[in-house]
Amino acid sequence: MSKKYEMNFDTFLKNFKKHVSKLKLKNSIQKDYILKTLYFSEEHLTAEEITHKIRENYNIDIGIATVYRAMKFFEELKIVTCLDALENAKLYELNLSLHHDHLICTTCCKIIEFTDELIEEKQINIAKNNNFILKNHVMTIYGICEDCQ
Amino acid sequence: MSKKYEMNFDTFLKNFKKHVSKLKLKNSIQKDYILKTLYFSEEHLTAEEITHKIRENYNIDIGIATVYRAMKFFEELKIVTCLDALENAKLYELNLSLHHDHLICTTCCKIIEFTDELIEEKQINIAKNNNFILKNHVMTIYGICEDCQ
DNA sequence: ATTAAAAATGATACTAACTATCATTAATAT
DNA sequence: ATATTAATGATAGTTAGTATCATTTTTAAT
Repeated sequence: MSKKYEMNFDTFLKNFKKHVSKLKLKNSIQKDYILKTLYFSEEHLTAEEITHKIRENYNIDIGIATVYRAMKFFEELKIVTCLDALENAKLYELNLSLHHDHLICTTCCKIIEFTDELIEEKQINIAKNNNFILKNHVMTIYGICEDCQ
Repeated sequence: MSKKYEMNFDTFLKNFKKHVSKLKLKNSIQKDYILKTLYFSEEHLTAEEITHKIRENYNIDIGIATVYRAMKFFEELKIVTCLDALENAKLYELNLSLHHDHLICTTCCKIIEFTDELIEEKQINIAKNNNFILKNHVMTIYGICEDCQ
């Protein structure tokens, strides 16, 4: 997962909370810690992993239901993306940088991110041609990575 | 779901079963009916829907575990594709025609299929650039369809 | 055709991801 | 400070999908 965001976490969080307030939605310290955990994670995380990391790293007693609720909340605000990987559980990632897609190894489940300007353009055209108001897209390529061949 | 395959069902089934035999894998009448159900369905189906359709339409007492097992079997043989739609359950579809991708309405869950030569090419390049042996790809565009706007 | 080996089937128990519920607590507006 | 509103945590509930196992089918060999 390509880290190194342009914005440091405190600035991002401050801005995001202001955004939430403007929408008359509620902030909470639990949401703060979920974002913090996603921000500093090197990997895509499941809801359960997020829960455990917050309990361990920040000693906050957060319930898993709260995490699932927050993920929906964040997804609606487009700040989090849900990735249907090969495992049972959904993976979540922060959405600070540009849109990107995924290349997944069907053997070791390694995930590589990529961006492609042409695919970005294409989806806009396809949505337009079908009279859809575009919301977002998911492109995932499956294959066998170098190490697993 | 764009029906009207080039091949009629009996021909397709005969060919497919020959293919299975050659691979030293086993056929069964249950698998035949699953393929028949997918072939003649106008929509993408869940495992449960497939089970019920076979019981009702053909009066065959098929278990849902068999359907799930068969779907994995068919997926490995690339004759069936699994689609992660917005609902809880996975949707399955027959793979007789060219590869296509999906445009899904987030309001009414309508699914429109599309093909794009450029996207097909792009995924080959991306896999190659990352030293992946390409297996397949999924591209899904989410938006709001004309009727729901 | 018979038979033997191997694997698929159906019934069902099980797992686990995710959701619903509800009493309590926290966040925001006045 | 207080009232309103909604989020939280605990937990029970739901359900898609899997594992198990006795039985039946399929396939290959004779």
